[in-house]
Amino acid sequence: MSALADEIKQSKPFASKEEEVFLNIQRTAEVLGWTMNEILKPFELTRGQYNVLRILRGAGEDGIKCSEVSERLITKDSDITRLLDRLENRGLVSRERDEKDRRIVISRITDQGLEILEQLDEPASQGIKRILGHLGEDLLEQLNALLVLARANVK
Amino acid sequence: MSALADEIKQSKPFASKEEEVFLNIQRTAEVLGWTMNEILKPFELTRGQYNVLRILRGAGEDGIKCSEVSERLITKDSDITRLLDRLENRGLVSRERDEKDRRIVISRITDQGLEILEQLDEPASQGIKRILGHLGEDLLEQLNALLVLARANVK
DNA sequence: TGACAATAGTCGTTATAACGAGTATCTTTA
DNA sequence: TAAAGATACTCGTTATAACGACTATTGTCA
Repeated sequence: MSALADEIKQSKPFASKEEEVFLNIQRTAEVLGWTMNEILKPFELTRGQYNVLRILRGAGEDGIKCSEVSERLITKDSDITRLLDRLENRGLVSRERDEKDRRIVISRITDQGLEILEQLDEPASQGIKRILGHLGEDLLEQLNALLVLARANVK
Repeated sequence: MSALADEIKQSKPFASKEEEVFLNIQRTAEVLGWTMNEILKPFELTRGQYNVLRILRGAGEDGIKCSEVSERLITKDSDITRLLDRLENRGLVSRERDEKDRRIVISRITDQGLEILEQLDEPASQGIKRILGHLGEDLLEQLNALLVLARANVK
């Protein structure tokens, strides 16, 4: 029995190797995500919120449009609106309407938001290295290449 | 710039190769998941519901405990309870208390549930082959091995 | 310019994910 | 056998994901 089949207690073999890979990717993403959840928990941030804060930090003083955030995260605008709502309520993000195009809302990370991210930089980096570091440079590179290839037929 | 960095419009290089792989896995799982969502949409099933139905089909006449379902899917019991509620309301699952141990609730897939799964077997199988088939036997095998290795340090 | 489309964001809804509290039913043990 | 603990599930809550409807603003073009 394959390692994955054993892990999910599936005695029946997979219908195809493709299906095994598919389930394997889902499972791996889920399991690795837990580690990040653990790291974020003390800061009361979800993974989505953390990702948005990092995007806002990258955008700097200029801030960024709501729609651009959702574009980078591949999520709906509507979800980003509400995610930003919560970050704004916690004082980690500020928002204001663009003067030139009043449809646009510009979001910026606040000093308080930057502070949290700075506190997270090391633990996050270390945590990820702790769970994936054992693969080593070569296998990480192989895995990256295969994953990019794996979704080449989708997006 | 790497393919992933380009995809998420991240000009800043990744802090580490581990981090790139981590984000890459999350992204790939998400993108591949969309395909399955599309296949399930006409049947008004979520991926979680589909997975549970397949587990119930695998369990056969004997049915299966709620806690065993959550064990296989690695989710909380509480979430499975509510997921089963909805499947039961739609007539795809039946539930009854175990006579011997009245704490236990046994769930079984109904004929109607089996019917839906049968209608889905081909499209699901074909859909996954369509998005991952281009990798070929060898790369699929490599990817499987690397993914199992990738989460070896976590669970 | 005035109708119409496109863009940017908000709000509503259902189902999940993750956390935790609570209830009923066995099991163990003093 | 009564009390304590373990087990199996249910219910409550907040934040997401995915869908869609809606408002406000800007752009296009006949």
